[in-house]
Amino acid sequence: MTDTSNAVPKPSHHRCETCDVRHRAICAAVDAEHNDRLEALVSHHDYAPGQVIFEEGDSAEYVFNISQGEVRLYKLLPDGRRQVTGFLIPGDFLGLITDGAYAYGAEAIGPVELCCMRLSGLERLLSDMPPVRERLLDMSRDELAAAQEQMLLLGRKSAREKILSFLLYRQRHLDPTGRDASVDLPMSRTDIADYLGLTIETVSRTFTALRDEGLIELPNPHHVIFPDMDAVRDAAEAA
Amino acid sequence: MTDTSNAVPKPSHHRCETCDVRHRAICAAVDAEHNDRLEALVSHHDYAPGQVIFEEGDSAEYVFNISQGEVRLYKLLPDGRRQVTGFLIPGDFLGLITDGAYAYGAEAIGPVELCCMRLSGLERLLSDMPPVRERLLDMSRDELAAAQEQMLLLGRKSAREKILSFLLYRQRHLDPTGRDASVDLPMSRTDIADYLGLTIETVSRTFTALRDEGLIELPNPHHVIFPDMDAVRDAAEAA
DNA sequence: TTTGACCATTGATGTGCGTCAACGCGTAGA
DNA sequence: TCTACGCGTTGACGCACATCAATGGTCAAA
Repeated sequence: MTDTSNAVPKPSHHRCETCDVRHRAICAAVDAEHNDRLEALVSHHDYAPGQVIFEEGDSAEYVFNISQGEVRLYKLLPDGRRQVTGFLIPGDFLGLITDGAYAYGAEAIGPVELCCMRLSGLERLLSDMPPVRERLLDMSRDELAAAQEQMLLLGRKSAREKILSFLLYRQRHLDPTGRDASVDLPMSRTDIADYLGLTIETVSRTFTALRDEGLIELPNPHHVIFPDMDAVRDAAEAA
Repeated sequence: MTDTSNAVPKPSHHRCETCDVRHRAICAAVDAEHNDRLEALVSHHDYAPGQVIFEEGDSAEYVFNISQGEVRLYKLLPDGRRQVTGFLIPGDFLGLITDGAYAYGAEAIGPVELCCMRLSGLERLLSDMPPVRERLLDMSRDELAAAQEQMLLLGRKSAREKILSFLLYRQRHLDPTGRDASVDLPMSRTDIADYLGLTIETVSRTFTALRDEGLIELPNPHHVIFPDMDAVRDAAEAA
């Protein structure tokens, strides 16, 4: 939210077939024999914590896949009020475009590495490899379902329910196996507040209350441990 | 929200090439020579006001396009709280599916006519006519942008701003030419409240306040007239 | 014509969360 | 080492909106 200088991607010698996030990204739809085509189109670029990737309304030349780190998406009102519309993790697609411009702003939360692709390159990919469009459609279907879940949260849940839902969603999302009963929160309290439609004070107070009740442990503000996952799940939907 | 009996589509002799909503629906991507293929796949069905089209979690067999009338989409919490995630108008696509089940519930607001298509039929359409998938991707891109706009509304706007934004959005959406400075509201106050994350009382009071200020006229609860569109636009973003 | 259900409106009152303010901690730079 | 800034936390207080309750209008069924 601070650093304003964004930058142009530079070429790289990335090997797509060994890419960590390939299976989650649109690249999963590119078969082995087209790998070189894919590699010719992409380049990688690093972003510093807080760095702006693009702003809402910027004319869109690139789309991105996240290789490393987390990104926040947000929309702003003229007076500065902000709504964070999502936190993206490695493998997520970045760059929703309406009328040639980005539909939201995007910033690096911590250090971020992006896999960048010119829009023209993506279009070639889509016309040459139809499964990629299918993949993109599947991914936007998931995104849409998540967006509606978030509307339910924003419109109808209490502060306590919002925080609990957020923590549980992250837990499931970051560790689908459900093995690890803890969650990292690399983003600031302000980011969480703007994501859940709350203030930082309410977020902080709610974390404290949940800790005092023994529902969560807070070794530090950016790490949450669940002593009893089931209790948390009950609390999330009960009240 | 009341009538629970939903029904199975029955065949019809609809002519797709003269369909009113064709240009807005996925059908726009089907060229003239494939029209008969399309017609063989679809059937039409009528729904009464309040009738359930499908519920969240129902196993999905059909997808729909709206031919006539308006539809509300919603998600429910276990205790009955409801979030309306969207109002759909003729031409809109209906039937977001995750894991084989509908991701939201859908109900007719007034009398509704749907153009129904078996999921298997849609899949054939997608594989035989690639532009249809492209069309679907474009439509879900727009839907995603709208969803994010709605998150901004739900998370960060006041009751007054919510109502004004809602009215302006409907005005633009229903009459893109902007000629008609009025809006029909076929849905109930409860629907509006559940869409904007408010209560019916707050919705009603806000309408009354806007009327008393002269920003809107309310000949009846389901019709709004804007004496001065610009004043409304100013009020919507100012406060 | 009456009855009753449903819906929108309005008023009185309550409260969850926002606002304002102070403080403590950790880190970076002088 | 000292200072200053960013960030999270905590407390006191206020308000926008929710809740509870009552009224009137409309429409369909009796």
